[in-house]
Amino acid sequence: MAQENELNDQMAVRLEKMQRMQSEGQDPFGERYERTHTAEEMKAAFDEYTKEELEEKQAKAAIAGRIMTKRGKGKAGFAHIQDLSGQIQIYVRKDEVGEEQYEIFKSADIGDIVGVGGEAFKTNVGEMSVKAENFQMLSKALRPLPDKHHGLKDVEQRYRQRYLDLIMNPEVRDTFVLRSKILQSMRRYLDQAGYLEVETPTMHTIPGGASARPFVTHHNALDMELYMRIAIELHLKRLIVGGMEKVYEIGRVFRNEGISTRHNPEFTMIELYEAFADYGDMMTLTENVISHIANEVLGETTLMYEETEVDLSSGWRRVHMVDAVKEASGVDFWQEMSDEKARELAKEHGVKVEETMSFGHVVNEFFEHYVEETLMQPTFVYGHPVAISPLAKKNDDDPRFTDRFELFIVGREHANAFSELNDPVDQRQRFEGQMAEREHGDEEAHRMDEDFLESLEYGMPPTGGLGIGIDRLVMLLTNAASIRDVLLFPQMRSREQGED
RNA sequence: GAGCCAUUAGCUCAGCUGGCAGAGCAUCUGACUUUUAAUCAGAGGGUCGGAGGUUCGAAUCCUCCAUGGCUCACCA
Repeated sequence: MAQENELNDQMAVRLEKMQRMQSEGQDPFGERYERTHTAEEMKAAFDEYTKEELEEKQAKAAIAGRIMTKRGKGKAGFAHIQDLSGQIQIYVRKDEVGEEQYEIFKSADIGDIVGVGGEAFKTNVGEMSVKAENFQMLSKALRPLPDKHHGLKDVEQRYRQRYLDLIMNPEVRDTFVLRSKILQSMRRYLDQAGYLEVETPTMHTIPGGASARPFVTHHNALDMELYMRIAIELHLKRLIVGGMEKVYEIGRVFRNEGISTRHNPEFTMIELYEAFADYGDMMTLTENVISHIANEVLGETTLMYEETEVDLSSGWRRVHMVDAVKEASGVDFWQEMSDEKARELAKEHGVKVEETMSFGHVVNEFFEHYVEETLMQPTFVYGHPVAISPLAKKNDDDPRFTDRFELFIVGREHANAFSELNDPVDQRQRFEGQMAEREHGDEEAHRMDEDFLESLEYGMPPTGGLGIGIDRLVMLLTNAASIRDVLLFPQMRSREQGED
């Protein structure tokens, strides 16, 4: 698109202006500029003074940013300059900046990046502004910006050209600044609690740690297939075997699945493992870390997500999956029953099941059908069936279930954690069970990972593990309806196809 | 993968039962030294997403395609 030679009138004019500057020995793509204030800092520093007090102070300021509006007057003009912090008005007078610089100002376009030094002052209506003593072009924009009032609305263009979205839509900037702060806050919390941040491979020889289809790639020199990781889990547990005790990784995982308002092919997770802990400790940690982040970045633990007021202050509800299902559907899966009986119950209740599903799968289907979407306030659902939890430790009292929980907020899964299965014999059996499911056509069943099993055979301490979907957490905290609104560059179909 | 909706100037959008493609912002020319959706006078700017079809005539109707959005399916 940018390559095509379709210069519209506005681009032609801007290109001409650029060339004119060059022919006059001015650089339209200037150099480093030392600013003294951001827009926000100027307001913070001087807004408290009256127009008259400011005149007396003769305070100097140098700001830099993008021209967002411009109001010309024959020998003087105003413009708003935008930097990350916001906008500040400048006032440029020919008699202050001189002929040459005034010409630059006059021919400057909306979208150009400029540096302005001068005196802080207030206009007659009291707007904080900079009266220019010098005006420099720092970067000529060759393309026009979207409409200054209506901004950029076209959703496709907002995602494909996120930079325009960031320039034009302040709430988009706010969202991504907040995302960064959420990650900072999370790291700070964990670092202070003594966890080590680590990095493990994103390219795996065996994609493990989750039920999902992987992306496949190929390493030329080794001539082997590699898979983009679908989870971080198995490498981090190897580190627990290695004695690293408290580790976490915040990183991208990749799943070769459909795209929706809640799914992007690559997304960010934190996974965390703590030796000598269990899933109960992980519940406490989850509650603490999320309410801490909310407090730190939002300043409070209650928030609005769409129509729902969500209370993240501690004391989150904890409910066993079987109890939650019983409460919502009347079906009691505490009773011993065969897989057939479970599937029959499902059919009676209109819950979709396949013939290969076991008791545990059916319980999970019931949960998803009856309960999941109703859990608006933070709720720990624990005790997942073994069949759907091949990496979690079995519960001592009822080995049909595991010491696992998922956290649900606004009807969505936000975290998943368990007491890690550290019995290598049991783990091998679980993998074998998964292999059987693979053979029955479940492409997403876990694969046997001998290398991981070997590590367990050296002994892994009892360990609590936790995974939190960062994107969904950011969605919650920024009230974003779509995961695309919290990803700077969501996955899009390639534009460069069509005719060939 | 299925259904529904959208695609018109750089941006935001009108365009009715088929009859000369429009507005605001932006751009260009001119005026204007405290404006702020600056104002005033004038001007230019279009492959109506693409390809077919129906028709005397298509932005408008039909078919196919592309891209996007939403919902569903998939994703434990």
